[in-house]
Amino acid sequence: MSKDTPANRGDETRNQLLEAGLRLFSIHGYESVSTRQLTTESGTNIAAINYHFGGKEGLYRAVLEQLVIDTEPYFGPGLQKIQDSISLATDDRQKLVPVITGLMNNLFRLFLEDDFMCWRAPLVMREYANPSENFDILYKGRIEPLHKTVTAIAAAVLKKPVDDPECAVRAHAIIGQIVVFGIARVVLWKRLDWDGYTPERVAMITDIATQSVLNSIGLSSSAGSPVEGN
Amino acid sequence: MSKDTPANRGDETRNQLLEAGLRLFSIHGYESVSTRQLTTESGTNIAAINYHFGGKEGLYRAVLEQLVIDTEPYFGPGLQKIQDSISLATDDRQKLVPVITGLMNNLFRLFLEDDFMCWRAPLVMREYANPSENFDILYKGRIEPLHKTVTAIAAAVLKKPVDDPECAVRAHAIIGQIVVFGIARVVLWKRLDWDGYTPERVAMITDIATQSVLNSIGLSSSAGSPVEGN
DNA sequence: GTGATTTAATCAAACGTTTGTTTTAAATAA
DNA sequence: TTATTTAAAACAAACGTTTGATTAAATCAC
Repeated sequence: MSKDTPANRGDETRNQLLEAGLRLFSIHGYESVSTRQLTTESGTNIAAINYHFGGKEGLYRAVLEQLVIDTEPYFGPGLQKIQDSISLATDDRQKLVPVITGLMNNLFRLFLEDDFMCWRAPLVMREYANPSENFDILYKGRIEPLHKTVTAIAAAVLKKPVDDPECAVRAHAIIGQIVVFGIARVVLWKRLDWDGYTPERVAMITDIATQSVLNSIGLSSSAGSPVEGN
Repeated sequence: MSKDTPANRGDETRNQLLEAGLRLFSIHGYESVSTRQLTTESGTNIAAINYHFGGKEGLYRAVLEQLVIDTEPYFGPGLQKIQDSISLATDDRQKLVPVITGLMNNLFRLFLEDDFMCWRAPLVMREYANPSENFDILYKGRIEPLHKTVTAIAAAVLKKPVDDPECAVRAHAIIGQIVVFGIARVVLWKRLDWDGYTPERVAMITDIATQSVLNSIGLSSSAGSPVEGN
């Protein structure tokens, strides 16, 4: 029953197509991937795409849906804990610092480093920047919940109602400070003459970006004053 | 000679192709635009693409090169003025506040509102997020100069050497707070139930994002304290 | 249990269309 | 004329999709 290998042949080719689709769509984008490439690299037959998913777009949609399902453990519980922490920190805004620091650490590790996300993160970034017709799958599944949680953080820190548009805009600016290191990674690599991310570089980025984010909403990192003394 | 209309037939079809290419590539992306679509919407002939640009990719390259040329007046002088201002503000970091505020106002108006940039901005964003083989044209022409200027601002405010990697990372986080409103505009629109940007909404975003950026590097907006009093 | 039947899945081949490019010849300007 | 520029047709290659035969597995009657 609960084996790693699929129950029958059908599920196996289905999963092989989903896996190849995730990787290829992530690297090259939907339009640039051909059905023949998908079947070649997944070791399946050309007709399997239509049989299992009703066509190329059906496969793409299934890839997005599977992504939302598979990433649930990485987001759902964490975001819930943050919402809970906010309720307990109404008196002192500084109590939210570790919450934000923790979120930043998780997101950066997940999006820039984690092997599990190495194809999934770029695909989310791709849809983030150039939404396809199936964008809503990712938006409703992953993006909106994260955005709403960050909005709640901003609202708590700024002491404004969560439905104040400023809070969503603030949240957007915060998220911008995070996703830019994923979306525009090539720009940063060129600027710093890097050939990619390493754990050390991601750690450095995480530290700096966390300071930047905390300061941007008027918080200081738990240690000392904002940015630096002087 | 210096008429608005091109000197001869050749330049006219050339410009028509560049114009249609800019618009179509911007909206749909390189792969999704066909040569027939380009010639139909530009009112030219199929053979003109090969004759004038050597092919579809040559046209795309020419579009990027033309973009860099046409946007020069909007960036070159402004960035130079900022570099000059930095040299004059070594004593007091707060002197850089109006410099940053001015830059933010220009960038937001340009990228979210200006008709001149309505096709150019999305194309830059597209290359920004998913670099093509011709990315270097935009990078060297527009992105790197802007990134270096923002790095210089960060270095001046943080009182660190410009070649300290932290300054480039800080600059990247600052730019992230700006471009996220262009790249991920759809996300913000969905969150706030907007159907697009209006001058009022852009003004609001500009205000909030400018506060966010200033705070992120430890500056306060010229008026009062960071974020709010309390 | 065994053989017959149905269902599900895979396969190679080919479908018609569209892709980017090239060729050919007519039209235009100098 | 002579060199450009345009228009239309034609090119091979690649596209997503469909077909019909075939294989493997599950279901059934007995």
